[in-house]
Amino acid sequence: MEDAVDMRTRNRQATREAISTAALRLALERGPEGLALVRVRDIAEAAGVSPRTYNNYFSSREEAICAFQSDQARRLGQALLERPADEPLGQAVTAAVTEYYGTAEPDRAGLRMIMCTPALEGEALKAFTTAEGPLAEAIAERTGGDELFARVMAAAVAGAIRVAGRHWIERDDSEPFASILRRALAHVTAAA
Amino acid sequence: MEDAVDMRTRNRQATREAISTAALRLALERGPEGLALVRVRDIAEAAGVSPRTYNNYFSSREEAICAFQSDQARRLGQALLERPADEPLGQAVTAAVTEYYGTAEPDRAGLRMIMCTPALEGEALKAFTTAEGPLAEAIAERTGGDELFARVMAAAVAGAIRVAGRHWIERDDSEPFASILRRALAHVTAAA
DNA sequence: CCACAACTTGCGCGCCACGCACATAGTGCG
DNA sequence: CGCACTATGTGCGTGGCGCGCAAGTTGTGG
Repeated sequence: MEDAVDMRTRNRQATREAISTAALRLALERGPEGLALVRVRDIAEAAGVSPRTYNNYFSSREEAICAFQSDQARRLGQALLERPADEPLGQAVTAAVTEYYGTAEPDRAGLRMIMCTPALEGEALKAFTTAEGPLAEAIAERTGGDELFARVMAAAVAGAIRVAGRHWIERDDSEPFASILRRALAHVTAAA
Repeated sequence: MEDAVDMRTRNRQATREAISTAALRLALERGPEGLALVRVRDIAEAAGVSPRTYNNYFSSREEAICAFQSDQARRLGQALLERPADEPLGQAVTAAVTEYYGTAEPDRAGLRMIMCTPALEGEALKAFTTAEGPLAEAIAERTGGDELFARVMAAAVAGAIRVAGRHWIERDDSEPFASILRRALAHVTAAA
């Protein structure tokens, strides 16, 4: 049989990831202070592409740096959508979330970078908000037609994940991220 | 007694507002499509200052355009903080919010501009998030020391306001914004 | 009245996003 | 297999932007 995906798209995803990981790595090296020193040509060079190509994938350094977070949020939304439809909302949300963060802790340095660097704040919020669309869809499937309620809940869940992340990187105690996340989610799913 | 505020800061606030108002007005004229055509020099000229001065107040066009929304969020947070401490949380939130949006409807065109223009998405989210800090503080005052809960609730409330705004600008039925907002808030304050 | 501080402005530099045109490589069809 | 076709990488040029720097200007306080 032919490849699951053709070579074009495989290469495309590969370069995209190469660029974003290079961008994040460089940002971490320079630190939040010296983020302005992460030049586009550095990212491109580190990813092995031309600066012009970098710009075909991302239209700003911030976007490239936060791409991983954004993709993760997108996958989280998908995961919730693929849960059995008869599962109660709170359970489904917790399960879908734990599926990601339960097994492996997120990258602490990376998360701290994108959440504590003012220049990245906008992109970081965009990334976390990415999950709201699918989330709202999945919630609407379970609770019926109240669109407003679904969106409010989706925003609350996404906000809870974001706040949990912030707490996790601020406190240095060893409470695992999944634990904080569960507590945060419990506060919002109580309304469901 | 001396002036409540000295001339320096009065002028400063005046120019800041002149710039942001001019920026929003121009953005509305050009429309979401032609936002790229709103050049810095246009904003500066419309505000009666030099381009360099514009840049002393805002470090991007997006920031200038969304400044009003951002300021409003800041004031909302303050309003909640100044509510009587013995008022129940849900009531206080609703009251503080109604104090703003109950009397006068927000500017529909302006809100639609900053919420439906992709290039402004990041700044818009930053603006709405601005209220979370004061909100969390006010909530923590009422519910005791659970920092995580306070922040989660604050994010949920801010998210509810944002979602309500989105609903309001999407539907053209004549349900007033305050009404939608109350319904949205009811869904999250139920958890309090 | 005067020294000081805050603010504005012009200038210049480096960087960046992006349109355009061309080269190259993967793909599908006869 | 060979040949059009299309998607993608890249170089170049352009317009614009953010900001540091160094005057010039205008409140402010002693």
